Amino acid sequence: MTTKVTPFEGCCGSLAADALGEADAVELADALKVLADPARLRLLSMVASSATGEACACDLVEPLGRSQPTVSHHLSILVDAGFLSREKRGKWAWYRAVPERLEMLRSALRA
Amino acid sequence: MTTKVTPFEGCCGSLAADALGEADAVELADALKVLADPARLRLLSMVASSATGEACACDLVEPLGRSQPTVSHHLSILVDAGFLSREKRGKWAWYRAVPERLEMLRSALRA
DNA sequence: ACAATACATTGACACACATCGATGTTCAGG
DNA sequence: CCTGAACATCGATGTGTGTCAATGTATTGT
Repeated sequence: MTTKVTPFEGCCGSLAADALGEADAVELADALKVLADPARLRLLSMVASSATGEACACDLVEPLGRSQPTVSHHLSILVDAGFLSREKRGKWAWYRAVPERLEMLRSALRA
Repeated sequence: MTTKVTPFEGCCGSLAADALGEADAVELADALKVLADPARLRLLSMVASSATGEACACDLVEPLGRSQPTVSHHLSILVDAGFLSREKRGKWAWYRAVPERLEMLRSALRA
C-alpha cells in the first residue's frame, strides 16, 4: 500500500484481452484505490486544472474543506503513486499533475 | 455505496477541465472503489475475456480462489455499479461485461 | 536569536469492507 | 415430493483507512 513502487499496470494489456492474474489485479487495484477517494480526486483535479500548471498546498486546504494534516496526507499518497509531483520551494510545497500516469491507468482499463 | 444509482460520472467533464466539486468527486470515487479491488478486477476481466461473451458464476469461484459467498458478493457489486449484467437461466447466473460502463469511467479520468 | 508560517508526522478513533461459515432460497431431476 | 446443486443472504471478524488534534521540523522575516 505505502509501497511507492514504479507502476506497470500490466502495460498494454486490456481487461478483456485475457484474465487478469492475482498479482496484476492487486497492482491495478492499488492504483485505483489511490483515486477512489473524493478528497484525492478533488486534489488531483485542482492541481490539474490550475492555470499555471502547479498549485501550492497552502491553497488547497481551504477549498477542500479538510484539515491541513489530512490534505498533506492525501497529497503524499498521490505523489507516492505517481499522479502528482512535489517540488519544495522555500516553505511552500508546489504540486504538478503527471498526466502520463493517469493515462497509464486509463489504458489499463481498456475494455 | 449500495446505492445502485445510474451513473453520470459528471459526463464529459475531465479532471483537468475544472476543479471537481465534492458531489462529483464522491460519485466518481464510488465508481472507482468498485474496481479498486483485486477480486472484482479479476472477475470483470474473466467475464470480459470470455470467448462466448458471458460467464457462469459457477465457473468463477474456483479460478478466483475465494469462497462462493465472496464471489457472489463481488459480482453483485459489479452488477449494481453497471459494470456487469446478470441473467439468471435455470439455476445458473450468467454474467456479461458492459463495456460502455467502463468507457464512461475511463472518459471521466481524462486528463 | 526569535517568532511565525508552511508542511510533515504521530497517535487515536470511528467506520468501511473483504472474507468466511452457516443458513436460506430457488430450481432441475428422479 | 425430495434431494442435490447453484446462488444469495446473514452474522461475525479482522484489517484497512479517512479524519483530526497535537506535535515535530524546516524556513522566512524581523
